[in-house]
Amino acid sequence: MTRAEENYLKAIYQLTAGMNQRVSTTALAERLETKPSSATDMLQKLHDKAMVKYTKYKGAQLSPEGRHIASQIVRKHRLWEVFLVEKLAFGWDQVHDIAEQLEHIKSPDLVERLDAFLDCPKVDPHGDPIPDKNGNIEQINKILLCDQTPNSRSMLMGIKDTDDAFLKYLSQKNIKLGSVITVLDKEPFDESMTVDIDQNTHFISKIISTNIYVQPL
Amino acid sequence: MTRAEENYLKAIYQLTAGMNQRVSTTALAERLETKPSSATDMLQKLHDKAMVKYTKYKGAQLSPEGRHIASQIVRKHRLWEVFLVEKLAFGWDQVHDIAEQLEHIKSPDLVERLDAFLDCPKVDPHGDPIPDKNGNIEQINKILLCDQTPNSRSMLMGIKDTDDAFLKYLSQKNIKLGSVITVLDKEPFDESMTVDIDQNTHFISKIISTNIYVQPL
DNA sequence: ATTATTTTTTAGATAAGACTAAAAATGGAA
DNA sequence: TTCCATTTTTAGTCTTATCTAAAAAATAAT
Ligand SMILES: [Mn+2]
Ligand SMILES: [Mn+2]
Ligand SMILES: [Mn+2]
Ligand SMILES: [Mn+2]
Repeated sequence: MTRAEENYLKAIYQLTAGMNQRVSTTALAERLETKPSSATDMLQKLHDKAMVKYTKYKGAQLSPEGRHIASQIVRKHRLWEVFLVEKLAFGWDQVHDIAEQLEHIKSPDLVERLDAFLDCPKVDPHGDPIPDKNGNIEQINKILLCDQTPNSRSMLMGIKDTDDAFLKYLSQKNIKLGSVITVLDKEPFDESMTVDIDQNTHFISKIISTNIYVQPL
Repeated sequence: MTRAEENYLKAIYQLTAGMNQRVSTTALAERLETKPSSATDMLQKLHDKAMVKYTKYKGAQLSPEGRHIASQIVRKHRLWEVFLVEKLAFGWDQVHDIAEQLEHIKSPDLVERLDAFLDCPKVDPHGDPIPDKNGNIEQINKILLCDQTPNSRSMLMGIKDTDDAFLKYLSQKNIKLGSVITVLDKEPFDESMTVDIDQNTHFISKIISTNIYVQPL
């Protein structure tokens, strides 16, 4: 698998959230910031390699083999993110681009040793689950903060839009994985919220609360 | 810098042992297991990028910029080797190929954090010095074991030929960096040695003793 | 059912990096 | 100096991964 091939497999995997749906050429090209014609080329190649099932004009879906490879790229990406944050003290807004490179390092042994070194983490620094070596994911039950009602208490379990600026915004306000959130008030008009997060009061717009996953306590 | 460009710069750097000598196209091609014609192409490109001074038919030498970049690739390679051995418990015969990939990860911040995480090591698992961020190397005074005389005591400081099989041979006999070696006897005929290494007696051929660096005690 | 619009594929071009085969330069021997 | 063997470069081809522009298919709108 070349680096480009791996990136395509991962993109299909992420676009379908690990499910076995089909992905259109355009969607794939957009995600990879490339052109649809390039995606078509690659899908044909991946089809020949039996990594995807590709039907002209109908998009592509991962084969079992392709899905497994994709899951292992995601596994590596997230394990490396844990390493960078836990061991090298990077902020959660600084690790994505580096993990984007590290995920392509080839050595099955390395992945398993890294996993052990990190005490087999189940989620990455953004709360995203880490697939195991068979590609299985332990799904945790999480909902969006915007769907919480006043007086509810919940714990921050993940970030939906892991844009660097958003992550930086959160950590600057000391909001992090595990933070305990109590919804104090919800404005019906614009669905903005007043919330208590770890004993601090914050005013949160709808766009913020739509990008935070929580687990009700 | 592409991966290929970095590999060429590193190869020139290593072939001249960090000195500023010229390297021939053939020597370079051999080191990189490629063809001289490919090396010529790359040298012309690196010359255009001012990374080497290349004169047709006369070989190439690193520019200050090229030498600095090369030193940082070597720095990364050796830091990652330390990480793999010290933190992930790899054997010293298992890390080269993985470091060969990791050395191309681009993130200045990462290198410095990794260095700190490892307590700023000065040598890699094979005893080779790690350049600092300016490319400076702390030279340690080491000689070959084959040049030691009977009754001398010395400490193992490095391996010359870091071939995997040789490394495995050594660790299997529990010979490692820091081992204390006393030369008991030296056979004039084939220059083989009887040595005591960490309280164990070993018979060592000339080819072995020529590939072990020691520091007299 | 025809058009029109959007999506997708093909055709052809480009750049990096490697290769083979052939030409040119170099350095040593006669 | 002249010839020869070796080294090095050039010329042309190949693969991977991209792009643009044009053709074809699918979808949506009359
Ligand atoms: Mn990421
Ligand atoms: Mn992540
Ligand atoms: Mn190495
Ligand atoms: Mn080494």
